[in-house]
Amino acid sequence: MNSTIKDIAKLCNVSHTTVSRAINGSPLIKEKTKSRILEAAAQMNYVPNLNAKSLVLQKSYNIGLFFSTLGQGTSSDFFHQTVEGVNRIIGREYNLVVSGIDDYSDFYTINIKRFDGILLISQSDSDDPFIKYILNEGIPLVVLNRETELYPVINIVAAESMGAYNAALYLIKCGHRSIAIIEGLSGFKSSENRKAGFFKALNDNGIKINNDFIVKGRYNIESGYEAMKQLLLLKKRPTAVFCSNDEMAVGAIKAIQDVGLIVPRDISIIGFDDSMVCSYITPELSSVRKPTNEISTRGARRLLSLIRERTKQSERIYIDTELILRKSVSDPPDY
Amino acid sequence: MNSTIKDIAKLCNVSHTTVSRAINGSPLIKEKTKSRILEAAAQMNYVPNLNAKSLVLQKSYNIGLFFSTLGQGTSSDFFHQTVEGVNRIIGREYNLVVSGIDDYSDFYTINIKRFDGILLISQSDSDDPFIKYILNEGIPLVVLNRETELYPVINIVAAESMGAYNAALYLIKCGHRSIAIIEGLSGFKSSENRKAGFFKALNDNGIKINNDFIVKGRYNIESGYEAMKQLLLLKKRPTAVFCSNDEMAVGAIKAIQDVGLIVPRDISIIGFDDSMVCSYITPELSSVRKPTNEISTRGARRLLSLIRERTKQSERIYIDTELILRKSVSDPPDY
DNA sequence: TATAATATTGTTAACGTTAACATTAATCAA
DNA sequence: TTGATTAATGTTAACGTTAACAATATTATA
Repeated sequence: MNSTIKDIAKLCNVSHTTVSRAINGSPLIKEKTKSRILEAAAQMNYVPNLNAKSLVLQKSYNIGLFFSTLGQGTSSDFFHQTVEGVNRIIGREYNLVVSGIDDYSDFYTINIKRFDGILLISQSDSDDPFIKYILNEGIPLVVLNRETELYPVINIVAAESMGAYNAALYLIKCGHRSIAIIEGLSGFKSSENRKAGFFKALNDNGIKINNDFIVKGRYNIESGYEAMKQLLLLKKRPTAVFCSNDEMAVGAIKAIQDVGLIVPRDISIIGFDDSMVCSYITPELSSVRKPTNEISTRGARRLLSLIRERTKQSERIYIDTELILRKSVSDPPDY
Repeated sequence: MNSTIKDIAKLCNVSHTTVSRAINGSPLIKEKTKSRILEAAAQMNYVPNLNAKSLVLQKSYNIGLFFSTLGQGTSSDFFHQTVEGVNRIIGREYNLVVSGIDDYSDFYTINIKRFDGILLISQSDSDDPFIKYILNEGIPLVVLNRETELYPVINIVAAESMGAYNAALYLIKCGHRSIAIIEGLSGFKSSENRKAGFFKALNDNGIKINNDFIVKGRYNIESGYEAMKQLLLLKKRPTAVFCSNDEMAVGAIKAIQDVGLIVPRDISIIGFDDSMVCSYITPELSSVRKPTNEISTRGARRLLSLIRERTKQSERIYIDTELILRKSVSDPPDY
């Protein structure tokens, strides 16, 4: 039903190869024939059959956007921003195929014939087997969001440690000296990085860290709530709490309000990610903006260039975070 | 580099057609040869070349998940839930290609060879040209989220009007008689439907609607804030406000708190969508749960069956909403 | 003008699969 | 046994494109 280059060839009295040349802008064709053919093609509403091109060119016109998981664990804001950003960059030349690694029990259907390139939004070390597989298949790969030492991968991540450092520094500058941390999910690189930055800031300023002030969380609201409850039970409470992500900050705020205290009057809270909720909740939550958008767009651009050039080298790019001040931090009560 | 059916054929001393039959479970093959071939295939890590299959079978193994837009206007929660739900249903047989209609200046690259089926999450009437195009191309199509009269489309939507009805009814049952509405973006079907349900409930209960109590919003926080400000200026204020979505409800709550009043003590608020924020903000927001997950999974299932069966008929399915009660509604102050 | 060089076009095969049809092997009925 | 069925396998073409190579026009050079 749809026209092919052979139909056009017949109509124009040329060979189908000549038509192919005209359509692909080959220099091996007379300008006049070319325009004649192009005109006919337009007339016939010719659209190239990508499946045929795929077969002969070994190209799928698909770019895979893989997340560790599409379900629990991936925040909606993050997911949305990432897909939107990547989609914006890759445009119409490629299909954007979205998928979760945890959907796969084995990877054997993933190969260079099915994906021209893959963008992995990695949340945890358990993605490493996937990364190794992709590398082994020779599929151009860019890993975002989590540092990986595997070779050779292009790796774009947020300067999370620095972000946490700045958040802690800010609390210190506000006069806080009793500062607690609610950690992220253990095993996650982001948890480690954020914790490290936080500690460095305290160290650099000669602030001793009370062991009671280090509480583990799991990156979700409930764990933030529980962790804060624990902190509230202490004889000597912190005057400020660094929460390793916004969700836990939300839980922490609820816990504080539940015992009749007020944020930030009694306790200051600072979060991480600068997710949508920050401006929604009361008080509006100060947070470290994670440059999700920059990471995804730069990642997409880098993947595109990688597909074009196919170099084999590792590369790591850090993108700065930014401290967004709202209303959840104030001078400490006894300052 | 990768093995093909011809390689396997050579190894097994059979024709490549026989190999194809073995792999596709054809009955036209001796059980013994079949297992012999399958074994060899496994040994050689054979993976069928989808591009070749696509070409001969006229099948792309792609399912398109189109949104009106991936950018401003599509809420993150909604987007995430939808992609997750659809992905869960379609599994690994198809690639899930995510895209925004507004990415396309023309549709001519969209054809049956590139998409085996399309799921459209429609937000507005301006998607109709797209729907018509897809229908005309003969691509199996399921339209979710918005009612469309175009023929023949499978159409799965939330019973939004009913949801709004129940929300309003609940306010009435709580004793409210001065009830206002902040409308959604004009031109959107959802705005109309929610408004209609709201009005019906008031009518059915003999409650007159003050004209001042009908305020237009634009489905975002700011518009909710402004609309509420307007209501607060009235001499006789409403005791409850139905907000056509949660975001506007959030804005409304802020506006109320800004003038020193308390939700729900002074004014009750109810939202629509039951988005994530509902449990995050203070007070926790009562809302009408929109069955996003059911819609997306049913839609995906229906599309799968449509691809298999290819019937040509319109069909509309309504999925019930559910009133989720939290803490933003109470008896009216003067009740 | 003849000839070499170059520009343009055509022929054929290939990508990896399925499917229509042809052939051969195995089984059955008389 | 033998011819007729049926079961199993093989041959060939096709899907729509690009690419290597061959062939033919055209132009430049002597």
